[in-house]
Amino acid sequence: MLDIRLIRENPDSVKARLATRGPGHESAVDAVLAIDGERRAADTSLQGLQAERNRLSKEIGKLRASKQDSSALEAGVKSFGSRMEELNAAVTVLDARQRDLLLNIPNLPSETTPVGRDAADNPVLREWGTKPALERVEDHVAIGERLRLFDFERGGKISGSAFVVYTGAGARLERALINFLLDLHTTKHGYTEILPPLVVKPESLFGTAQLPKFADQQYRCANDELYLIPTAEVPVTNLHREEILPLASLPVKYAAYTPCFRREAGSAGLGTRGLIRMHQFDKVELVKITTPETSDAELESLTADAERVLQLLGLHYRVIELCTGDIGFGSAKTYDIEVWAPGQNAYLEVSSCSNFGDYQARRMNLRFKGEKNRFCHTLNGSGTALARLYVALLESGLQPDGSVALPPALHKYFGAETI
RNA sequence: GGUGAGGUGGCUGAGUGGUCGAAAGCAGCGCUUUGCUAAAGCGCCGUAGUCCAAAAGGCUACCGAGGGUUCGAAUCCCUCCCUCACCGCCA
Repeated sequence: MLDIRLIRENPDSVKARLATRGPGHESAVDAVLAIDGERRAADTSLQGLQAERNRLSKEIGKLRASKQDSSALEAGVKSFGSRMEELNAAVTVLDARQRDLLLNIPNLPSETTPVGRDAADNPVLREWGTKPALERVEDHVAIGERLRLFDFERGGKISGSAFVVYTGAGARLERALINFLLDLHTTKHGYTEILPPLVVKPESLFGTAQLPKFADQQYRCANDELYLIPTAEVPVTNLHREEILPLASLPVKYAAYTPCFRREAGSAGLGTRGLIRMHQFDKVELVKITTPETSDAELESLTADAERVLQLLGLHYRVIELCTGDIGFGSAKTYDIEVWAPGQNAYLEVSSCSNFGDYQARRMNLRFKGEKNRFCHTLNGSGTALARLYVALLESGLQPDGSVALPPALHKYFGAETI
């Protein structure tokens, strides 16, 4: 959520920065400003009446204490009760409307985010490794079916399309990856492991900005008004919602493995084969809560922590920076890490590392105590998504005989060197 | 799910429908004094919104949340949420 004061005081620069995301935000800013003026005018008159009421009520108290007649005053106070009720109702409505408008305005892109229209304008920042020279190239679905690592047909039978069942060695590989990732981030990168609930209250989704704008992407348990998490970012960042953290406790660094649930509404048939886009997938998420002064540097190290995963697995990847037209709703700055998948002949996004600035912190009222209370900055990044990592591993490790060689870092976790 | 108890400022903990935004203690900050690994005295010490060009200052709201009664609610009433205890059910 943007700071209403910032909008009030610098409407033109706010509009200009939002415009780099694409058209349509200018009118939202104007609407907020209009409501804000109306709201404050109503609130000011209400407060004036309240002050008057309080003053008179105290006088009534005094009169009564000295056994004097106070009926005239009482009638006076009572007479502006209806006016107060009216104003109070107006303020409540305007307040809610203003909040609703603000919740639907995206974050300002960072000054350092490259300006661009869409994904085609995202600059490649760096590459690591090279595309492997393979004798045999095969799609991971073919590999997995041959080696009986997963079963899409039965996944569809029990849960529907875009659900998969991992079986035997395939299930073990998934488990090996989870353990490898959590061990790496907790023992080498200083993150505290979190195992959060997989369903959350709507407030949590408002906090990290999945709601209200992206309600149709969430799985919702209507009976209890709970939502399946689309990413561990939601429960983990909200861990400290409504809290004031001591300065000395920052930066907070959490790593969490969870399944993630996404309806992918609108992407009919999901447009991809295999494991690349699923309704349920595993992910290890990295979350940081920092001061405003350190968040830029923390984004760099967060990205480096995610890149380390691919380096240890010997997978070729590249890092791109999302331009203003492509960054997510709440993000100020985002790096995507894309791993090379030979069978797809394409790079697959396995991590998206973002600095949200104080945008989420304002929504969830997450502050820290320095000289005075200030909003924290929040960051998160995948470290990494498992399913696409899995794709890259199968396709990159494919041997001429059809088996898959695993990178050494996974041997002890998987319990074998090949599948 | 049932019954009971309870939710007050960073913490502990008082609180009578009316000078209560809230006693007291602890913690914290500042000053003074004595001095030595501290003590004592005094003062300050919640959050948010809003008014004023701004500062100073004023005002408003907040005692789990939302309603209600009243001229006036931390205090009375209703609903909900949460915590704790016991019971029931259960992986």
